[in-house]
Amino acid sequence: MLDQRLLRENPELISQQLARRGVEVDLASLQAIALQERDCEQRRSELQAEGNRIGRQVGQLIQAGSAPGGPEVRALRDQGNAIKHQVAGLEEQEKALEQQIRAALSALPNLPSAEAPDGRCEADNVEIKRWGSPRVEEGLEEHWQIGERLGLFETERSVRIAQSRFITLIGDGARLERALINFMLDLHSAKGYREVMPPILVNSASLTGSGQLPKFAEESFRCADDDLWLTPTAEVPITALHRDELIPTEQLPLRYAAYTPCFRREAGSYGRDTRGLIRLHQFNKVELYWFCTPEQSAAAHQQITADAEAVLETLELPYRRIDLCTGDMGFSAARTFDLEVWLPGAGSYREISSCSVCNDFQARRSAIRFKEGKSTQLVHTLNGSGLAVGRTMAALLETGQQADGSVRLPAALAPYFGSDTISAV
RNA sequence: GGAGAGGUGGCCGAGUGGUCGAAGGCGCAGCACUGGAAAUGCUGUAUAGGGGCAACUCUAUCGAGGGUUCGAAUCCCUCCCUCUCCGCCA
Repeated sequence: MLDQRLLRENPELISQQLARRGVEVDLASLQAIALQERDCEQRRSELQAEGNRIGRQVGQLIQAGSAPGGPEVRALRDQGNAIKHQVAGLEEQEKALEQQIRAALSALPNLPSAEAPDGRCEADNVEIKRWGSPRVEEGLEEHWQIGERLGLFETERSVRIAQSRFITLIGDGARLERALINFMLDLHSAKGYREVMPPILVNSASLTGSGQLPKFAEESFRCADDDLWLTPTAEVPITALHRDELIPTEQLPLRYAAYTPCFRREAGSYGRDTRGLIRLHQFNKVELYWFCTPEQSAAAHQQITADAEAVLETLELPYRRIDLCTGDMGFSAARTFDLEVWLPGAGSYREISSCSVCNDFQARRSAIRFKEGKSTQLVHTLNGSGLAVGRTMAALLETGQQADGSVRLPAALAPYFGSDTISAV
C-alpha cells in the first residue's frame, strides 16, 4: 500500500514511478477524493470538539446544582443533539470516501526503487553475475527422466491422490527432499537466521498484509468454509507474525528462516512445465525474511541475496543473478534479484530464488513499525527464497548425473542424505 | 461440541454514567545522589489522523461493530478472540 499523504501531496510522483512498471494511472480524481476526505475529517473533528465542550458544560451545571430538566440544560442538550446529527452525516461521508481510497490504493503495486532497471518484460531484465561452470554436454537427461528412472517420485499416481501438478516423492527422492530442507535451514541458522515454522493456513488479513490480496485471489487455494487460505509462500505468515506490532528498535534487523510447503494455483500456465518438479501446486520452500530499518534495507537486500546464493554455491550449482526490470517485478517489490540455476538437462537457466526488498509497502499494509527517537516509523521488509526445494532437487539431479545412470551429490549434502550417490534401486 | 470466566496502555492491574487517555505498579528514558554502580528520589514515557515553522493543539481509540445518552472504559445488542473445566482427538 502506498502512502495516503503522498497521494494528497504528490500524486504525479506516484503516477510517474508506476509508469516505470507499465502501470498507467491517473490519480487526479483519487487525489481529489483524498483531499475531500481530509476536509470532511477536519470539519467533523471541529464539531466533535464543540460537542465535547457542551457535554462537559452540562456535567458542570448539573453538579453545580442546576436542574437536569431545567431550561439551561435543556438548551444545551438540544445543541448537543444537533451536533450529533451533523457529525453522523459527516462520518458517513468520510467512511465512504476512505473506502474508495483504500480500495484504489490497495490495488496499486509498490513504487520501484531508483536502482531497479527500467523495462517492460522479462527480456529487459539485466544479468549481473554468473557463478560456476555449467555442464553443457550433449545427451544429458532432464530431471524428470532421471527421477522416474531412479524411482524418486511418482507423477501418474499423484493424479490419483490429488490432481495434476502434484507429486509424490518416494524413497531416495523423499529422503533427498528432507535432507535439502535440513541442510538449508542449518546453513541459514548458522548465519543467525531464526528458524520459524508458521501456520500454513492463513487468514485473509494476512494475505492482504503482504500484498497477495485483493488483486491475486485467483492464485491461492482457499478453504471454502473458513476465512483461511493455503499459503502461497512463507512470506505471508512471516509478515503476519509481526502484524500490528511496534518492534523494539534494538531488535532490528529481525531475520527469519522458515521451511513451509507452498500452494499455488498456477492459473494460466496450462501446458508449461507439466513434467517433474518445476511447477507444482504444492512445493516445499525455505524462505528467508528480514524486518529492518529503512537505513538497513539496501544492504540487507544484497545480504539476503548473498545468503540465498550461498546455498547454491555450497551445493556446487552454477547460477546467475538477474536484476529484474521494473515491468517484471512482483506486486510488493521495490527491487528484485532473481537467482537462476543452470539445468544441464534442459539446457537453460531456471528461477530458483527471488529476493525482493519491499521497503515500507508491506509494513504499511500490516502496520509493522519501530521507534526512531520520538517518532514511529514503518519498518522495511525483505524476502528471498533460500531456496525452492523441488527446483533444487531438479538441479542436483541434472547436474550430478553420471554416465552409469547414477547421480553424484555435492559433498555438503552427503551427511544429510547419508550417501554421496543416488543409484537405481 | 457442552458449561463457565474474561478481553483496559510495552507488560501487570484499578476503574460501573460527567474534566478518564485512563489510578497504582513493572519496564524504559533523562536528571539528582555515587569514585563507579546498586539502592533511592524527582521528572518523563500510548497509537493513529488533522492543523501549526515551532512550542503546541484538535479528534479518535479501553477486543470489533452497532445502540441508549447532552455525555460511555462504565448501560444495552451483535460478532470475534482468549482462558478454565468436561467430551473428543494426533
